[in-house]
Amino acid sequence: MEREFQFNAMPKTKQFDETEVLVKAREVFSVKGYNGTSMDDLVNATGLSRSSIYDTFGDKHGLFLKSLSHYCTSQGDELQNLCAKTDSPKKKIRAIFDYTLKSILTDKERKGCLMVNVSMELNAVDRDVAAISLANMEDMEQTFSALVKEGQAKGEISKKFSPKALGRLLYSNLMGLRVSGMNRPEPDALKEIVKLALSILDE
Amino acid sequence: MEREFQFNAMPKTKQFDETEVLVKAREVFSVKGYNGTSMDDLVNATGLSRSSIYDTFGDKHGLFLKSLSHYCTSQGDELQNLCAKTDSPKKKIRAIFDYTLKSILTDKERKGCLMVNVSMELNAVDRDVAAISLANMEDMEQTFSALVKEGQAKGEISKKFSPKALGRLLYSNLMGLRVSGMNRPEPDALKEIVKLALSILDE
DNA sequence: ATTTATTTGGAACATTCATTCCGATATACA
DNA sequence: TGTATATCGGAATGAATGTTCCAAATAAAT
Repeated sequence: MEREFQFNAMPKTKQFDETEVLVKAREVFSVKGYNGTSMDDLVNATGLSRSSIYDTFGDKHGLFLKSLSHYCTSQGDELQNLCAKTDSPKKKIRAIFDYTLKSILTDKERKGCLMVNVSMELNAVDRDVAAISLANMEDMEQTFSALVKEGQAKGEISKKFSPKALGRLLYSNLMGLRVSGMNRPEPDALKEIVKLALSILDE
Repeated sequence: MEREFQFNAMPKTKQFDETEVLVKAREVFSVKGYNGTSMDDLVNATGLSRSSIYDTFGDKHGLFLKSLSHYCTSQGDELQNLCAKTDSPKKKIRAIFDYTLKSILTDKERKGCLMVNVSMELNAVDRDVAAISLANMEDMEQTFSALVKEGQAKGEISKKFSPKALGRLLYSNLMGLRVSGMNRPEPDALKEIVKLALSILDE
């Protein structure tokens, strides 16, 4: 009897969702920092075995970078969604600050923001992180400055300063909020910081 | 012959200046982070032997905390000196921002500020660091708010917002400046951030 | 059920880590 | 000068680290 050549015997498929793993990993990295997180921590947090992690992400640094990038884009998407909810550029800016505020105040483990945390931890020694962090900064500044430009055109936002300069200030303020919130996540104080920070947009 | 009991045979004295060691250690911790810094790094940077470090500072964490505290107080003194150079509260505030700006722009290794760096790296897992960082924040806020109050009394600073609220915003802005500066230490952009951040003090 | 390719768990590995220890050295006073 | 005592250098230690490896388990197609 003639036996056919066998194609395509299919293997076991991955038993986990890569995105979920990236989220779990991000949470650990946020709490313990990059160098404070061990592979053991990651195995425990993700529920994967060492082999699966290495097979899928290469090594610790690879998993970390994927985790950071995923956080970056998913946060970007989140901001897009927020902005879609109103037509007013000024309200969009406020929504971004309120969202950050809320994420600080609901963060019971004091994880903070992975982007800020690891940028402060690693910028001087990790070019990959420095590049991602810089790109994120410029993206945020650009987003803010476009919103300011639009808001100024609509007359919602004071024309006293240029969109570019205000974009930079708003990013800087958002980072200041994260640092303040990490040190003392007190609602009233943080809300007041946002209020004053955004007052520069008014006449 | 009667032999007297012998007191006080004096030992070898320390061959190094403790403060200098704390400064060298701080530089390493700033660049590599707490968990990224090994005892080997510290031995190399300080020039001391392991024994001397352990004899003098207890352990790595002890050296780190002393280093952080020393940075904190020496930076506090520095700000006092700056403020002593003028009678104008508003100029004192500006001097603090300009000093920070200068320290960012002359920081060729991108060390950043140890206080901010380790606060972001360790706040969630190290109560000592969290306490020091919080104390530093409240101290700075208090300094700023006192200056604002004085400036408002002198008519130099707008009375639109309370000293307390402005104190918090100014601290937050200073932290934002450090984060922005870590990501992109570009003089013009940072100077503009300071300019806009301080514009809230004007009428 | 068999085959195939991959995942998976856990042991094993070499390295690096913080810390300890000891002999030698060096200082200040008698 | 001699002695007491702390510092110092470097080897030694044991735990923890990131990574590799292999046998067993497993899913998909035959």
